[in-house]
Amino acid sequence: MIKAIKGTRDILPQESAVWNRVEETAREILSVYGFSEIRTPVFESTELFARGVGEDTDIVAKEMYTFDDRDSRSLTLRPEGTASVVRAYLEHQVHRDPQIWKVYYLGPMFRRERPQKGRFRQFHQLGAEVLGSDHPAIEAEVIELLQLFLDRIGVGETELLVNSIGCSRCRAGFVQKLKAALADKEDGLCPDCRRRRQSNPLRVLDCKHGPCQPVIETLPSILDCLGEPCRLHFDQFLGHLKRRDIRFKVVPRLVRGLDYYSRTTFEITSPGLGAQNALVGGGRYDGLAEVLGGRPTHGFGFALGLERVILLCQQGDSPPAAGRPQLFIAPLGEPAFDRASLMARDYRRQGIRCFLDFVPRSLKSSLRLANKLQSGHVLIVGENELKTGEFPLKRMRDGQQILVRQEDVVSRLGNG
RNA sequence: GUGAGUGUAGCUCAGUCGGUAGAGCACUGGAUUGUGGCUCCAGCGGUCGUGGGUUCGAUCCCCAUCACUCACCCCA
Repeated sequence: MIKAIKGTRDILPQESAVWNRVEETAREILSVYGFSEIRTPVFESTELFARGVGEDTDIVAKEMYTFDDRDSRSLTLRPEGTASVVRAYLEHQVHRDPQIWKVYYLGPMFRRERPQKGRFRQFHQLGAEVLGSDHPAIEAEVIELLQLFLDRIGVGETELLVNSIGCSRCRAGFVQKLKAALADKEDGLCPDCRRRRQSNPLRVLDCKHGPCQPVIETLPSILDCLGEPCRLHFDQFLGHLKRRDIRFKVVPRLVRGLDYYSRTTFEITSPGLGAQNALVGGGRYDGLAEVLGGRPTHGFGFALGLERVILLCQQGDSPPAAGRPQLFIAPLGEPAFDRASLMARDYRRQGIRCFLDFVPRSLKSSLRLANKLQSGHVLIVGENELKTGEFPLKRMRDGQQILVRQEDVVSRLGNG
């Protein structure tokens, strides 16, 4: 039997009801905050991600679904959304627009990782980006929006982690200091970290290996190495958070995995998720547009893992029952079925959720089914009724039954 | 890419110290010739993941393989 491939899955009707609820809530809140939807292609030129995300990142180095098109151009299924949004901004010369650009996207991303709890090869992200502003308040406002969203869909306890990794100039200085500090610390480090000392010293800070921790404690903090403008920016950002009563934790070792980040970075985690506990990741990426060959453009945004958020929703209350019929039509015999089909067409045109089965059933079995589907009413269409033109309409809640003519059925349904 | 755990009915799982399997739920029908939910009765449903080995005999033991799950790594 052919099965869905590893790391992909079906979202069946019961679950899609939850997805719809979450997505609707997101669209509503994003719209209130002035964001419009953007839909970019799910595949792009490989170069976009290689340059935009960074050649040295795990994503580009070993997780992308890359293939040659028939004209042997290299294409890649998008592993994240930000690079595409910035590409679109540049391609359509949006900078000519005097306002800042606030867009959101929602859709599948692809990374070839080993699946585990909360991690898939095709997964879904909700992302939002603000292009054209370097104001620290917009950063706080985006986080405020996120908290409202997470609160409204009910994911329970979360923690906001923030940091600043400075601009490229601060970071260059810091990396030097870091390398110096790590030079004589070889013994206390795991093999991975030893390698990273030279290739990507920032990652050492992010190592979760127990034995490495004592060494990491002694390393300089990036926050002490920020230049004056970056220091000020970060302080203002934190001030805007405080003003909004948003609780946060400054984590100097929070180094995000994508190369394009600068200054503010943040992450929202949940204790209810297992090892993959990041619900949202984001930050500022002021250098990205230039890396992609465009004019210098400020950018700030986040990506939120929908699977992870939905995992948390389902731990709470059960999802709402999807589309229960308002009217279940139970035909008895073939002539009655033909008539019932036309009645169903009539009622559906009036917007009534009608259920009409195609397999012949006894009345008892029809009622059982109607009950299982939680139908509001059952309309019995039998041979006697065809003659008299009056049909028993049964209210399932209390079993009360009345005789009505075809055209009076809808007005008798009430809101049951 | 690495490690560990698990694969038995549609679902959740028992079980056989090696003699070709069972429960609950679900499903179908009956108790009520055209009236649901509760209850009772009956029925349907399994190449015991796949391939090989040991054995008179393997779902059980051994090997391989695949799938799923969790963790490492990394991230949403």
